[in-house]
Amino acid sequence: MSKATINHVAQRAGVSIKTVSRVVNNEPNVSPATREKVLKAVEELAYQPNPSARSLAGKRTFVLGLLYDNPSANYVIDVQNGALAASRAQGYDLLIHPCDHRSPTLIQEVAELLDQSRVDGLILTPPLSDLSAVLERLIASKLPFVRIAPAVDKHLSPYVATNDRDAAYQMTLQLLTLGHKRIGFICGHPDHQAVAGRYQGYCAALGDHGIEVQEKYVVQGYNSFESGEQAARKLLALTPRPTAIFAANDDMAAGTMMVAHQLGLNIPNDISVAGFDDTPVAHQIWPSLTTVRQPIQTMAQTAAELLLTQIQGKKLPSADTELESSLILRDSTGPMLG
Amino acid sequence: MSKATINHVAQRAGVSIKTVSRVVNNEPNVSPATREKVLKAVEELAYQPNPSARSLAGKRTFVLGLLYDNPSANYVIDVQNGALAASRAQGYDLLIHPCDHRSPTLIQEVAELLDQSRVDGLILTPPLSDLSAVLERLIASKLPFVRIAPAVDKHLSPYVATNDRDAAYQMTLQLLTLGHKRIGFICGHPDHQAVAGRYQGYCAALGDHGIEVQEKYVVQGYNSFESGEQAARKLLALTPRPTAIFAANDDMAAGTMMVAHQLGLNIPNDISVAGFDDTPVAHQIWPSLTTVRQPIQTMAQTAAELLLTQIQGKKLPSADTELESSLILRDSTGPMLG
DNA sequence: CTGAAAGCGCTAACAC
DNA sequence: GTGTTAGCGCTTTCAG
Repeated sequence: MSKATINHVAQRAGVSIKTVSRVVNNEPNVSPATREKVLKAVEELAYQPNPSARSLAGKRTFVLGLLYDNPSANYVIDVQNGALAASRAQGYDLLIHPCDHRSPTLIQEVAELLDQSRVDGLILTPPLSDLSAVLERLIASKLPFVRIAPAVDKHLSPYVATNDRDAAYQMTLQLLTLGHKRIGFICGHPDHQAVAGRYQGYCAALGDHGIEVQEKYVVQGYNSFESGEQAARKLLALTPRPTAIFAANDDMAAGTMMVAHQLGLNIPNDISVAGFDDTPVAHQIWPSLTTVRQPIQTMAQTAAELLLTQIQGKKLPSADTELESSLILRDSTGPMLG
Repeated sequence: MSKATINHVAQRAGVSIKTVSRVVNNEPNVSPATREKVLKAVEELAYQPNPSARSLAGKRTFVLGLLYDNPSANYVIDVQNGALAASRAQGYDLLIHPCDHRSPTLIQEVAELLDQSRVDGLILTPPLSDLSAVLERLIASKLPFVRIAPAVDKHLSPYVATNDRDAAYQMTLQLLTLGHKRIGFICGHPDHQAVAGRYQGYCAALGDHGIEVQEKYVVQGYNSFESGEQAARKLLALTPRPTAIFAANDDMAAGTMMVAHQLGLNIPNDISVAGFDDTPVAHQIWPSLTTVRQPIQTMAQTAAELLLTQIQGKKLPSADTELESSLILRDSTGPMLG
């Protein structure tokens, strides 16, 4: 049905194709009466501009690109859906481009994506938000881009972030309030600088309560369930054992709970466990996991909106965009006993 | 610097642009020597055809569409990655289009997608694979499409499926072999006809062992964790209680385990639990879940390959594509005790 | 085997 | 305010 071209519309409305173009693109300098006529013809013919012709003639493709490394399916889906919500609302499509941030050909891949000139702008998620090689390439290309949760060089592009550090502070505070003094921490993947703030929040809360951060209670993890298991095995073998463990993400927290179960420890009576992200697994494991909920979808949507604003040459909001995470208290944390 | 156009290449190679086009598109009727020259020029200029110009002039967009309803993030990501693997390999991009299969505007949405003519073909996942309104619209549009795991009208399009029924049979058999006689079953969402085969497999296995399917041991679920909890509460309140529960997906199995824990039942000693899908949660819960692994990514990749074959006007393989699922035995199932 | 010409449907300059 | 004229970069006729 969408055989209708701009010519058909022009003919039917009794105007030139340029006028139709103006109306379709919401350009000024069209009399209300003419605009009306054109819109009527558009409606009647169910006219839809041909995207290929549009991007060939103009400079825009009406497509946004989403570049991500695949940390977790839930995360990616949330980001996609957020970005899609904003894109669709403005008639843009979304091209997804999963990649491997450690791949030696990553830059080349990005370059190809740019050279194909299929997208008007790019959204980056962690850890790509912090890869200077990628950032440099993007800046050189002059393609607008927006970063989600960048940890470094925030001035390099517009970005959207959450108060990770503060949320981690609050969670640690919560554990301290429950009476815990020996609180273990499982760090996130070192490539994900975004999660480094979580460690800082943990340290700050302990510090503010006059508790020294002990090295042995801080273990490196790699964001995966398995790395959480390994880290938990180390922590739970310590003497004295920590009475609470705060993992920098839910998967590692779930790994921690698995190990605790295997060791015959009761959660939360013997050991409290807290995570970060509020992935579905958080309320599907037993006992349900205390964690931090991040507004991932909203972040992605905001990021896409920022990108579109930038693409359209409008002025960006001057304030940095920081969204709030919130504590979700469930059954895996409890007061320190004994 | 993909400023290079087909004209630059033609000039540099000393041929006409048509010849360049022929080489780039792997068309016949080019002498090896000429082809060589052109390829050299392409290389030197790092020429990349402009997709917009290509699709405007030709009829192809070099983009595949993926239409899905969002059952589970893991499922969607697997499908996306499989489809992307096949698409990229042939120079195609992938446009994702999540939607709601119950939306009253779904058909309209699909129609718009088609009218925009941005895609050369479409991949459908369950439950969209079985929505006749969508199928009719697609067939009318003549756009090639492929379905993943359709349950009905398999002749309507090429498709990729798994042996769901057989896998469910095997799982039930496994439980029977462990000595279980009262095996509860939690059905999948009725809109997902694809999972109906799982119920059939369950019934067939019981029948083959001379055990009658008792209505009270079969409960309707809706694929969600919460619906699994509800169904499990019903099943575990029965007298005599089932000694094993087979849920048509992992989320519902996880819900079942949650309820069992809450009732103080030991898994697998008091109650065996089995799921279907092998989502990440299956090995992250405690005890780890016995389940069925489906080759989702491979299915999607195969589907995309079928679609590309079709788009390129080649002959499709005559045999239906059916991939094999496999049993994953973990800790949530054990021999019937007492 | 190769090339010249004619668009694909739209936007960007300029006229009017 | 509105229309005219060129292209965007490529594929498709159809000649040679």
